[in-house]
Amino acid sequence: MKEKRKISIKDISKKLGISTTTISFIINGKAENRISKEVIKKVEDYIEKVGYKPNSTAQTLRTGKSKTIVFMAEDISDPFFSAIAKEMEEIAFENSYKIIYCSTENKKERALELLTLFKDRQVDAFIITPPEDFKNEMEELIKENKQVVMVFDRYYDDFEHNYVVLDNLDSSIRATRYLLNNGFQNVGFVGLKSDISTTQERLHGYQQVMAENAKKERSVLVSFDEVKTPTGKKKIYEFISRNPQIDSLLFATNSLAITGLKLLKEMGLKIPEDISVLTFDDRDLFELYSPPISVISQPVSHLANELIEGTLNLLEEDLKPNSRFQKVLKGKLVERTSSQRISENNAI
Amino acid sequence: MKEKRKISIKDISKKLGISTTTISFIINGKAENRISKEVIKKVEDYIEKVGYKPNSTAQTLRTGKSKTIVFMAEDISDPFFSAIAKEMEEIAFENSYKIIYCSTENKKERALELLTLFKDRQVDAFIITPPEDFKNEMEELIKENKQVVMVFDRYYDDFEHNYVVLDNLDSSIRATRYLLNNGFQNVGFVGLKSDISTTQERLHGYQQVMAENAKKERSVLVSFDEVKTPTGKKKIYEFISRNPQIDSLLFATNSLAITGLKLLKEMGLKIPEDISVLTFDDRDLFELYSPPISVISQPVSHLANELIEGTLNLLEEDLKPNSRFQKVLKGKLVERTSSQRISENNAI
DNA sequence: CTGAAAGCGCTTACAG
DNA sequence: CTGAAAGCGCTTACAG
Repeated sequence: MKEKRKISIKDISKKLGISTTTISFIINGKAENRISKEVIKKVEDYIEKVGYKPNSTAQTLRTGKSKTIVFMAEDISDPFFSAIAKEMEEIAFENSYKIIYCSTENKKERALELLTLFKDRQVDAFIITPPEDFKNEMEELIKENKQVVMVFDRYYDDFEHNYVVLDNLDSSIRATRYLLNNGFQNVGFVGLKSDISTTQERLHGYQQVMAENAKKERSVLVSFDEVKTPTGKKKIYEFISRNPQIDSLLFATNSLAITGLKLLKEMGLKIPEDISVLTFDDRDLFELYSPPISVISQPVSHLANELIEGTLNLLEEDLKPNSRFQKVLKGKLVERTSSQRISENNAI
Repeated sequence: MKEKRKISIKDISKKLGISTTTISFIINGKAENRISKEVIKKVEDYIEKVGYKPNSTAQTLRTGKSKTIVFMAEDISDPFFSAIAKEMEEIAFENSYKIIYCSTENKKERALELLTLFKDRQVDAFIITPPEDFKNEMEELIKENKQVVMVFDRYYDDFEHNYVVLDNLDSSIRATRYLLNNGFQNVGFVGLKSDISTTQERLHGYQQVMAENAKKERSVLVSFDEVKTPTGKKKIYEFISRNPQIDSLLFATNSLAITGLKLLKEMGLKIPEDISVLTFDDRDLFELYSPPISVISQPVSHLANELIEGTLNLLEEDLKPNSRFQKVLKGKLVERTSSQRISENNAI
């Protein structure tokens, strides 16, 4: 078991008196109908015995394929993205791919830096959650067609590309209808100030349903960097104060909801008696909250599987750069107490 | 900007009529006192102009250094580990190192698989959270001395190695004393059934303080795989039922606390009136919970910085394999409502 | 101060 | 069915 120096294909060649060409063919499964069974057996047995593993760096240098995928998430410490990352990791390893993670923080400059860093480092594929205002860069990257590029969590209308996303429009429509059906008359929307498709669709779904039902639309948009800050909280506070009619709040992201929940608590508003709450993206916090918070949950496993398997497939196909992989998955409405209608005379 | 094929050092050599040797020296900052200023300037200008970046795979093959660090976490989707990962990532990138993450799930077999996978792939350093019963493997890995090995979140007494950990004994002692000082007479401990130092110290700190104060020690140990299951919850339930005197619970991990919190809610026990609660490891959930849960929080940023900077330093030193990097950081007790003594006649 | 050449460990077109 | 040889893009001991 203890190896002085790593054994190489040349060592095997010398030891067995078989050319490196032949050995390489056998290792790479290209021996069929080319190499005699005896030789194959001999080589395989020896490899097995000494536990030889090809040097992947040399393979990369020679073939240009690194078996590496970069997952550029919005924020790898966000529970949603880290759950996705973990599921992908396992399948990638099974297929002998490595994944390198990084976070854009939803910042264009950071995403650009990261892209530059990895473009020069023989990476086979990118799975990217592009930040705000990054369309041109994405389009260029995809046009270059040097690596497989998979876009996650958002997508673009203007050009062809691979993507895996939630059906955010549909989810938002269902969420809003559900609140209306529960008897809430004045649903307010707390969203992100962003041109990303995800955010846009969540807003539009809400607007569409409100319009259909001849209800007044009321929304506040907070910028990404403000969500977890006092400024963000203040914006939501002012929104609620300005619109005292609001009896229900639809949050577009779980971070917004957390800020919102803190605020409602501070304001002494009771959920769902004074104001009902529904948010996108489940977290264990929401189930344990008092009262438990209703959510639209994303199918994390399914998303992760589509992402990594789609990427792996595109990597295999290799020569058909035009094949497109586009998946739109449905969200799941999880009803909990926070969005329930409490009858007026239900007090203790 | 648009490159047909990647430019190589040989291309530059031809173009400029300067040998690849000289160019390589210049690129690697080994030109000082060797190469004339004019040549250096000429090469640097040209590199700047064409945006040449050395092929890192070739460098790795030649030098044996890959500028890659593997972070083998217990579970990369756990908020604690993903927060650590994110902070390390940034510093690593700044130093042109890549990080590959993976999760052991606290399973020996999985850790072994992962180790085998990466040992054969020219990785410069491992940052590892070793699972249960993995001491021999860790000792062997460290003895081999092929890569820098940094142990995180736990450590071993029996052999020398680099590590970064929380002072779990001290934290547990302070936590238990704090509960006792708050007037809770019968503190129970909910821990993990594990031989990992972290778990052991948390238990021992509790036991030590209880003994010092001539209090009866009462604890239940749940195995890692059971924590999030009904079996785990049942174990805690039986523990509480068997020990009705318990007026305070110290949880050894945040997962245990979450299971415990669900249980206490189901049992209709009021926190802190019926039973007070304190747990290791903060999560945003705990602050928002009703009532807010007191915690011993780990200094995540500090831990991450020590980890990555320690690793990077060891990587630089390179030739002094015996230098040891050992950091033990203090936890912070964050008092919130869940551990407060409520005076008997405080009811509304 | 500078360069020719070997070699890291593979893969693959080519020849037989 | 099998092998000699070139080459991926670097770095570095050696020579001058």
